[in-house]
Amino acid sequence: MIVKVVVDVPTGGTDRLFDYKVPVHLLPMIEIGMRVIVPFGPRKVQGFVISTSEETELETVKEIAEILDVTPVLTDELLQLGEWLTNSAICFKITAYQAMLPAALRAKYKKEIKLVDQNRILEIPEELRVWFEHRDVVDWEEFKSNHVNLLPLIKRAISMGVLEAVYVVKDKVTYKKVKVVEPFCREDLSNQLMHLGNRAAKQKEVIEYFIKFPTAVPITDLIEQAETTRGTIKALIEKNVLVEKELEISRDPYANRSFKRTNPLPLTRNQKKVIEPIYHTIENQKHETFLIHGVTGSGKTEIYLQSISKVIGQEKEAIVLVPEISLTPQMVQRFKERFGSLVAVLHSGLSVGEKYDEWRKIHNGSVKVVVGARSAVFAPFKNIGIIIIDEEHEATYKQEENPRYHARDVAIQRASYYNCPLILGSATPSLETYARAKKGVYKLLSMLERVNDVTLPTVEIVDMREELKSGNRSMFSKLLFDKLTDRISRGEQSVLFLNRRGYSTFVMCRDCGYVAECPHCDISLTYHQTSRLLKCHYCGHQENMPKTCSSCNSEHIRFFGSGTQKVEEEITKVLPGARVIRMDVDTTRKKGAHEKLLTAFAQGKADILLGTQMIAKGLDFPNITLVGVLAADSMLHLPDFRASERTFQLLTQVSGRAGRHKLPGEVVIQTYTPEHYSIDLVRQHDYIAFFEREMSVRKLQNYPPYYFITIVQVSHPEITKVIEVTERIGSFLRRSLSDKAIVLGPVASPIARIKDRYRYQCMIKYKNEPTLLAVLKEINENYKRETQQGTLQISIDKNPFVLM
DNA sequence: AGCACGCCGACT
DNA sequence: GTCGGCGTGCTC
Repeated sequence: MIVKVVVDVPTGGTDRLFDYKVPVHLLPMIEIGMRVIVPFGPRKVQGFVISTSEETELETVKEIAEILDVTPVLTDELLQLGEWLTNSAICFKITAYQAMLPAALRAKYKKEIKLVDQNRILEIPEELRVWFEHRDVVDWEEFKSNHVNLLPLIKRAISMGVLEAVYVVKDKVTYKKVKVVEPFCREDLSNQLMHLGNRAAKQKEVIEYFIKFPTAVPITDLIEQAETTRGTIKALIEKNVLVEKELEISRDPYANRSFKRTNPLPLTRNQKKVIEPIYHTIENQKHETFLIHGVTGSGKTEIYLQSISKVIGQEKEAIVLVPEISLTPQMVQRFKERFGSLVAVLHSGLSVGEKYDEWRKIHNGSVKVVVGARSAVFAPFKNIGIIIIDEEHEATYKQEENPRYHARDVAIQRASYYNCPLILGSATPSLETYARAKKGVYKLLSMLERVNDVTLPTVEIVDMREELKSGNRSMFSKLLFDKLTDRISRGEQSVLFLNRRGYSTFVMCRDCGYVAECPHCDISLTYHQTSRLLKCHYCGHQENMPKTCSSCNSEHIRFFGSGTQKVEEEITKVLPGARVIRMDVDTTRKKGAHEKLLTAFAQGKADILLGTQMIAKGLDFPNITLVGVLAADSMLHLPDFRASERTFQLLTQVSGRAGRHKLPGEVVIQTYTPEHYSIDLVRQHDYIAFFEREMSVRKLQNYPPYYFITIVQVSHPEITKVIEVTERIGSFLRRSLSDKAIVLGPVASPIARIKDRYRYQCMIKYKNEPTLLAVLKEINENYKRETQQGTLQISIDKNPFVLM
């Protein structure tokens, strides 16, 4: 039998199927969708079996070396999905398949140099002998880094046949093991009990425990449950009453937490109206995409939960995507509470091993629901009954590296394969999605009231220019300051939002206007107070804060703009005694830090929660009655056509944190452009008006949803090279596409240099361009040689989300 | 990716 | 005349 294999070599030249014979002893095991190890050129690589065949056109075909899986890791559906992904994201096949699997299933490669025969050690050059005196295998990387000059000698020894290059493919998979004990013979336990002497009271207790629970139990649990000690257990093992074994277990990241089970809540009339059509498609096994446009606090989650219950009742599975779980622990909690151990959780905070274990639970069918971030859309279920994408508009659903897919598109693909509903939920849908819903491509379901008649918070907008005029130079307006003071005295909590981490946004010389910039990127450096360093948020470069201006030597070098660190400092100055929790990338880097900070806030250990983007989502604390946005325009003026949309979405979302329960909420938004519609319409809670307004802007500028866009970005350490290549690509695009397509550029990317690489781009705006895929593939093909060498990079992004 | 093959310049 | 630079092409 012949198998066709995609090999783990992500280049243009190898982006196809290779034929391999299956040796007789592997014939009974091999299946489509399994990982295999195959010889490829001089080495061995991992690959995926895509299809089988009885014959091959080739004369010489090698045999597969090993099968890595017992059951296929990719189902037929996922293999098909991978093919679709290859085209829609313009990536290599291998890249598409690997994106679907947890990192633990990706192979690791190692090259070793082996001494063929210890007796022939004298045949290798003298300088090399020390390495092989006490061992016959040497790690190539280790050797190479120590002795560059000896490489030719190694080569010669290999060609002489004394040494041999060995390529090892290692499966990264690790299973967590735990030591367990179980009775040697269950039936014999009571017999053993009688034979023990009276002095062995402790041992008797353990045996009695096993009579009650005669299954294997981890030693640590046994000590706790039977109130015994290691010594006692050991004695019983020596007497052959118990046996010790190693058992493979799943690492359960939520193991130490218990979840109180909840029952479905009674639905409000509006919720019933919304869930009705969803139930309908579930019952009729129809594919349909729904957009639930529901204001914050309107009870979308309960809709999700009850739809999933229905699906589980049909013996089917559910995928729930959330923007970033570590940011929304409350969401996970609600799923765990409702479905208990039927839920697997996949998010970036888990270790490689933990992710793999969660993946395995999905793969072997022991869970029915997965709640996860973007990549969970590839969960290897075999009978999906519903897919839900919460906060549908979030940028995290778009992967910004290859394969550059949008989870929403993948979800549509999978849901239509399984004839099941896809639900998109958001208080502020992306324009693309809402436009499709209005056109009837998606079915629109609206929930424009909060449950239990909780009113939406009142939003007040403060013009910071007026504040300045009236002599207030602090970062808090009078209104916000008064309200903050008021909350503290009443014992209620506030949330302060600022979209900038660090201390100051930039450092400038007051005499000459010099701004400290990253030497590797075209971006200004941010001062971090705690470390007293200037940091680049793009490449991680850091340097000491200069005492004098490096351009004119003046001492008048100052901080401008405020980051979260500076706000924190300011609060302690103007509101002494206020307890503040700051949440940004810098305070939440450590594992579990997120939850810790949020728990502390929930327990009332702080009056003010100050943070960046990450506090905008999912927080639901009854005691928050005030939300303050310090600088609403910070994202408004970014060079991105979605800047207004993002501002509106973010402000609406942050506002939604206030007054979600009994206490009414208030929001104060500080801005320098109060008249801008994306700020003003937040005050009125009017998404529809915002949609109409923004749509007219997009129409005028030929942007999505009226046009699709694709960006071809070129980067290289030399600016002349970048410009030259981008120009050639630009004219090629103009030449190849229809005259209805608009090709813009080449222009420098908004951040023209990152990590010492210059970046230029062309933007294509189009409505219907059937040849686009072929044209883009041709670009890749043309520059294959140079991109493979690594100096030139061409990235093609269909439907980019962040234009930076 | 990794490696072999092969064609030009600077050495014994 | 040979050694070795890295451009080019191939891997079932």
